[in-house]
Amino acid sequence: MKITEIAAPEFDLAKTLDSGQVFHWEAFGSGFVGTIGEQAVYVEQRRDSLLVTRGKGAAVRHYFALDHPLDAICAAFPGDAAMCAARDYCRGLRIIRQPEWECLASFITSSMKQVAHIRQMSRALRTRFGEAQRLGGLELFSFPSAARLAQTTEQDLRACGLGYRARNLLATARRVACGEADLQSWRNLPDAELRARLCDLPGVGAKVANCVMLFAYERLRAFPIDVWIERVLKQKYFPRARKLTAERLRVFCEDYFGEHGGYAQQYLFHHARKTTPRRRSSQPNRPSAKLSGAAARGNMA
DNA sequence: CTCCAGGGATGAT
DNA sequence: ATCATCCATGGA
Repeated sequence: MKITEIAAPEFDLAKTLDSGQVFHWEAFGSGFVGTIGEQAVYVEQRRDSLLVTRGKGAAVRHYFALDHPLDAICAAFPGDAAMCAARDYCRGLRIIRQPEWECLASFITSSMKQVAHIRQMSRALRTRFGEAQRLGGLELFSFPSAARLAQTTEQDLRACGLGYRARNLLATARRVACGEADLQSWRNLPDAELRARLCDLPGVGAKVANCVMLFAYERLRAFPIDVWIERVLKQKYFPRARKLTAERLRVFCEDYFGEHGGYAQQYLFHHARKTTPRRRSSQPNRPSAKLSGAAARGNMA
């Protein structure tokens, strides 16, 4: 495969792809393979540059937002301890520019799912309903269009592991496919109006809407609050707070993190997710539950 | 086996 | 306006 090299200062490809904002890139050789829209691409990190499939340099540069002034953005973060630790840990992580529909659909499937499983659902949707794109000897699949998914059935989508999310994804795909929801034209709307339109779609609430605003519409103020971020906020910014409503948290984040809140949020999220130790079997309620493994497995008479 | 995951919609206070 | 419950599925 023919390769070209593009400048990419202040960029960490692996961190960006592992930060839970996009779900289909896979490690390949010394780099990663994935699709940007309908284009299959190979990307490999060098020191301050990227090796990229020839002809895809411009698409890669735009997709990974290599034009974002990352130094200035990070310098504008609040100076508290949690934020500084996240900023140090996440150096080079960028908020990328995803296609609207692909991002919206992916986050509709994300509800109450771990990143690993969101990736699995994305792969199933792509291989079953996406279009094959050649990359050297590889065959990658682009994310299926709304029109394509609108032709499927709820059972088709459940077969991709979507569970109860299948209904919402199908309903939203239909709205987008028929033009009732024109994702592209929404680019011109102010934040509040865009958020309202997104939240009107089945399976889209405040959190998913903010993810789509941040990862697809480049609204860098958008501050998605998921279970991880909520824990971080409560521990680091509101230790000992009795009743902390979601609305109060939302207002705090909007004001405290400000213009590039989305970047701050993504850094706090990635830092927490990657440094919080997985619940080892510490000590809690595990008294004598395993006294009879056979009975617990239903092996009694 | 149990716990929990980048939540949202719905119905009860 | 807040609060509780249910929703499917699979990784850890």
